[in-house]
Amino acid sequence: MNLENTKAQMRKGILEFCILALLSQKEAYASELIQTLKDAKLLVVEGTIYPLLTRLKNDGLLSYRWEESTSGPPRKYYLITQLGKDFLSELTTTWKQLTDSVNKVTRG
Amino acid sequence: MNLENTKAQMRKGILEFCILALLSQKEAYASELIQTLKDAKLLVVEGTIYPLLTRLKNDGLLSYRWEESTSGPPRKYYLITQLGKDFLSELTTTWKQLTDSVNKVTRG
DNA sequence: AACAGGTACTCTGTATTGCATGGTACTATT
DNA sequence: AATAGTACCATGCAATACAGAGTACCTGTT
Repeated sequence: MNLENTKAQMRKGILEFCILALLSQKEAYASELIQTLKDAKLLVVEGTIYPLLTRLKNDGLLSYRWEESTSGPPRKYYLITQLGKDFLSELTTTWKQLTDSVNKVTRG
Repeated sequence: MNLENTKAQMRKGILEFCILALLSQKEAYASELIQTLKDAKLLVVEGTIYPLLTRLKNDGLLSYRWEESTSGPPRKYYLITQLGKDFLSELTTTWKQLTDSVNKVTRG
């Protein structure tokens, strides 16, 4: 039993929610999202976020456009779609219910 | 992209926490835990909880004792160990940090 | 123009876990 | 003895976070 492992498991399914929420506020590219999540103490690495973004895009929740950068290779800016906004709305409800339930159970 | 699937993913890693928390309040057997979690709207089924309890026991976080029942087969009552209490304490901190971080990110 | 360093994106394989499903065993009731 | 209810257990699958290795582009220095 490993605390780090359990932490990782707790994060499962939450990243989708966080990324949709961030992109609903403003468009961003992957490295930018990683930095934002790190600042919020939600550890994420490249190998996690790139497949996730691709998955969300393939499911129609996100779209993207290329943009040139003055300090490196071009960036893939991701935008949330209407479908993504609808899904985010449901996830928000789900998250609230989940935290309520957990807090109820764990506070005895 | 499936909401039910995402919900299931969000639940990952949280069950450990809930079960340790419940057992820190009082000992219980599997079916009893399932009912408690269902009442709190945290869906759990047998196929999920039995392997989890076994895992927690094998890791030394739980122990158990058999007790006869007047209305069916004997029950395996699980108890939290000192190691389990220590782990629960860390999980509590982890859960707080996680919800704080998610709420910060998703409320923009 | 060749090279180094930084930035950005991609792919593969692994470990873990929630869950569906089916099965075993014990008790009480009919 | 047959059925229904309760409790426990085992197997296999699907999904995902992550490590690690790799590709490609740009800028600045030599």
